[in-house]
Amino acid sequence: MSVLDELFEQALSKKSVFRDKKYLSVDYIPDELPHREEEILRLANILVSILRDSRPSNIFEYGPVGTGKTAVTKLVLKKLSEKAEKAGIRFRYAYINCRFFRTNYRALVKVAMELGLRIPRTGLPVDVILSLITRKLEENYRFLLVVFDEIDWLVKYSGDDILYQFTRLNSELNKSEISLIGITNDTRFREYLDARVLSSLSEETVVFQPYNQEQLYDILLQRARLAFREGVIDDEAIRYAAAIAARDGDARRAIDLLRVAGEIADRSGDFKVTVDHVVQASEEVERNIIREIISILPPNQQLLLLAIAGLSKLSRNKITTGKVKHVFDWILSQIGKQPITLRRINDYLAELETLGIISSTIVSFGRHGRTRIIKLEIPVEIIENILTKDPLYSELYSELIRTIISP
DNA sequence: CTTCCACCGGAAGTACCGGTAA
DNA sequence: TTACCGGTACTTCCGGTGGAAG
Repeated sequence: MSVLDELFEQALSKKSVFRDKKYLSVDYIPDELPHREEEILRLANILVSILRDSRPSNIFEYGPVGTGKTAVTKLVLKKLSEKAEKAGIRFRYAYINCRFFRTNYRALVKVAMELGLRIPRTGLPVDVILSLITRKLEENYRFLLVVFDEIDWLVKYSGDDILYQFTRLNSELNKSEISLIGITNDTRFREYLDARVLSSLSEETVVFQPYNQEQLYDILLQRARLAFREGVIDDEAIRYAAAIAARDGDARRAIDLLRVAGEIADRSGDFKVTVDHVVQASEEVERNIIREIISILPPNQQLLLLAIAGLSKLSRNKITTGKVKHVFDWILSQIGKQPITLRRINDYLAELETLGIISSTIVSFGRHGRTRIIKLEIPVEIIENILTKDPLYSELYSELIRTIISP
């Protein structure tokens, strides 16, 4: 039997600690969301006007990561559209995660697709799509609700044009009406918005607070009962996972932790999930997040990160933009590429900073100019570990360590 | 007090790509 | 086929700017 066969056979025959892992996945939304009853009611109270044939207010939802904004919204909308359908109200909603649809055009196409229109991913002018949407609306629907999740990504990339268009659209529609929901965890989001858009978007505001430890425990208990087989998970382990995630009140992290702990238990052939597994899981989850972020970076940004890693390894002086540019250009020349302008490198650095990989402060050295001092927020070893998996990067990196002397 | 360094970061422009419609 | 559309990735241009040196 081959190694592969053996692995698969083992998976089939071996008892897993899981009954059904899907209850611990990000996509699963339970019918009951513990400790979000208030928010659910708030939202439902606003949206219920659809059932009374009147347009609900636009809603702005704000709260940190993993506080249930998306789950609450999806849950309420699901129930609402069930009721609306039974009552014969022609209501439709479009859910857009702006992290993945971050240009005006793509967001618009997503709305069109949710309305059942078949639209090419590119090639058409914006106003054509807008008029297709309005026609479809007028013909088929009384209410449209557009949910812009992680709306800050859309606005930062493409401005608030599309939001403005949507808020204005109502005056052009006769038989249909549109409402918007904007969801964000960015505290400073309001600053990016045009005043008109901001005021119309936040007709109603719902704020989500982080979960505390007991609340997280309740959430995990609910999920664990569904996802794990009877008696395989220690209460202790659940409490521990809740405690870790309570540091930032993030329920998504808590649920991830439990799932990974279960996977680790399975892998090591244990029949129970213990605190120990959760401890291991918390390290693994952390590593995976970093690995995921770095590995999907565009090649140029990976190379830039390599340059920063090299610099932080061998110079005890502060890392400045100028030095980074110097080393980065060297790397590019090694692989036969043209140097890249400082302006663009600044953009790279800004992106790495928003991802939390680096941090920086602008410092003035008087006569010696003003520059950014860059600091890695992740241990160099981890970055080396991830990037030097690629033989090309590995070779470049050791060459870099050997040859570059701080300028 | 003025200078001037070494950048910062907004705005606009260029080049190329994959796509549509006629 | 051609004219046009929007996305992506980058460049060019350029008006700032904190604070030690002069």
